Amino acid sequence: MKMDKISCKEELTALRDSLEILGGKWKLQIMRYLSNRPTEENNFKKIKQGIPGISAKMLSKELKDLEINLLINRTVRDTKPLTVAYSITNYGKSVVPVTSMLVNWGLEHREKIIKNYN
Amino acid sequence: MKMDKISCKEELTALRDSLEILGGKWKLQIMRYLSNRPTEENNFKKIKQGIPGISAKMLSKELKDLEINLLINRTVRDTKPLTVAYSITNYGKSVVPVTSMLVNWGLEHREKIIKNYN
DNA sequence: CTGGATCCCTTGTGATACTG
DNA sequence: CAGTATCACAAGGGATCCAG
Repeated sequence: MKMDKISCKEELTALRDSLEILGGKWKLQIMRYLSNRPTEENNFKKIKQGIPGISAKMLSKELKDLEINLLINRTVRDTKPLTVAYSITNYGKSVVPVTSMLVNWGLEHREKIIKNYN
Repeated sequence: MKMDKISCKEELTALRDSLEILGGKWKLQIMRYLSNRPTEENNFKKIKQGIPGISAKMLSKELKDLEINLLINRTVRDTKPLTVAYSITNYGKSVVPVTSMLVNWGLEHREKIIKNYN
C-alpha cells in the first residue's frame, strides 16, 4: 500500500499505466475467469467457451500480453494432442480486487439504471 | 455490497457492463480528475489542461457520455463569456474506489517491472 | 488442440479549422 | 470560453483458412 502523497498528475500517470496493461475489452474478463478457476486445467478452448463472444485471435493475443506482464502462466503439456494450461500468477492475483470492484459496480449500476426507468 | 452468490457468467456480464460505462482511454482519468477537485470550478479548459494528451473532441464526447450515465453534472453558468462547470455526482463518487485501486496498482506495477530489469 | 496468418470492416482517436 | 465539423489515420476486432 502506497502512503506517499502524490500529485494529481502522478496519479493520472499511474492510472494510465494500469489501463495500458489491463485496459481493453477482454483482459479483465480473462483475468476474472482465470481467478475464478485457480485449480482447474484452463486450456485455450475452455477459456474461449467461458468468455462469451471472444474470438480465438483476440484470446490468443490477450493471453500473450498478460503473460508478458507476468500476470498469468502459460504451461505447455507434452500430451498428444498437446494442451496448454493457463493460470493466474501470484502477482496476477493483485488484480482480483479490481475485478471484484468492477463486478459489483456493474451490478449496482444496472440496478440504478433500471430504477431510473420506473 | 452484493452478497448473493452469482455465477461466473453473471460476473463477466457485470464486468462487461462496467467496462462499457467506464472503459476506454479517458473516462476513468476524467473521473479521477474531477474527484480530486470536488469543490473547485472545473470548466472545460481547465480539465483539458489537467489531463495530459486529451483532445477537445475526446473530452467533449467523454463528458457527454459520463453525464448520460449520471456520473457527472454539467452546469451552465450564465456569465459572459459563458462558462460550464463539471462536477462529480454523488453516484459518481462510487467509482472513486475503483480509480484509487488502479492508481495504486499502476504504481506498484511499475515498481515490479523496474525490479525485474535489475 | 493450439493458435498463427491474412483479409477486411468498424471504431477510436488526433489535428485542424470553425461556430455560438 | 465551450465546444462542433471534417478529414485522415491507427487500432480493435471478426471470419476464414492453415500449420505444428
